[in-house]
Amino acid sequence: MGVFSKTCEYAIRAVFFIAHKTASGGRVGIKEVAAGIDSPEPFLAKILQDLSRKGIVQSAKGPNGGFYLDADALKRPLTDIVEAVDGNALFTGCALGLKQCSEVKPCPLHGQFKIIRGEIHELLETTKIGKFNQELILGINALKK
Amino acid sequence: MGVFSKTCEYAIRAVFFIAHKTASGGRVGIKEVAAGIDSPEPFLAKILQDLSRKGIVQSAKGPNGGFYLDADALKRPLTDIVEAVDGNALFTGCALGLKQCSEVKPCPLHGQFKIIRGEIHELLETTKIGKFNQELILGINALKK
DNA sequence: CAAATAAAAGATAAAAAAGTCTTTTAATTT
DNA sequence: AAATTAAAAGACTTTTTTATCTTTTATTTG
Ligand code: FES
Ligand code: FES
Repeated sequence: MGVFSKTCEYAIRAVFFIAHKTASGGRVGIKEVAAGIDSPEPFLAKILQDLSRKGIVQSAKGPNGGFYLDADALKRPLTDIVEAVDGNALFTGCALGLKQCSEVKPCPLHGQFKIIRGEIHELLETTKIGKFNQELILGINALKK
Repeated sequence: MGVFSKTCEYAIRAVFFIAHKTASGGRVGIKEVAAGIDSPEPFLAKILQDLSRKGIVQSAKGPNGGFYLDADALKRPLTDIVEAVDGNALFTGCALGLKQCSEVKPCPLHGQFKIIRGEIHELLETTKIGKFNQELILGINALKK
């Protein structure tokens, strides 16, 4: 089990892919995105529809349609994607699944876990969607295999 | 979605519970463990059977039977439980679900994520099963609600 | 405006995770 | 040895996650 759900992994990879593919304008179709991040196309379609409804990615129908990101979207942090897909359990939930993470009657791991949980949040909050466009274009980073 | 599966959350809480309940000898039955960590009893039974087969907890049948931990078990790190239940994806897997986490063609989050992943591993490796017995007896830490 | 294109929406399907129930096996006590 | 106790094992159900397929809607282009 990873930190994110499979849906969320696809979502982040797809958004990174769309970001770097449309950095200089244009749109990218679902087929190309699915191939680019090695994900099942119909499943990814569902995910992107959801992200589109929530305003995290932009989309256009018809010829030359596809997905893209506006300037604002590129500046959004990854937390926006994660919260949209997986909710905020990762940032606020108890490591051991207690109904309520609290300082008052904490689980044994609370003290140490909240630090790490905070670092995950910090990483996702400071990392903006457009951050890796250059690395992706240069092929330094990968989104599949 | 949390860091651990629900099964793993129950497993860790149950082992902590058994550890502190049997710290001065004796055994504790599945009913009491389930009540003590607020988990569905038959599901927990499955989990403990599995941990018992893998030697992480000890068990005895018959009257006065139940689960307990020997001295060695108390010194084992939490990683043993997590690996037994969830495998090692959390410690070695890619944050974005790439088939292979590697330095050669890493995903965009690799550099930062591997640090956090390492901290999680460090926390679970340095935390021994018997570590919180005292806190649990004193009621400073909780395993339910 | 007709044809073509591409995403949106909706209805299913398959697989995995979580949870339940029943029967069996092993140990203890009388 | 018989009765009792408690975990082990196995079969089964439900829920959630992951994935697929079909139809509809919107947009563009000729
Ligand atoms: S109570 Fe468990 S992490 Fe806070
Ligand atoms: S490649 Fe993604 S975390 Fe290492």
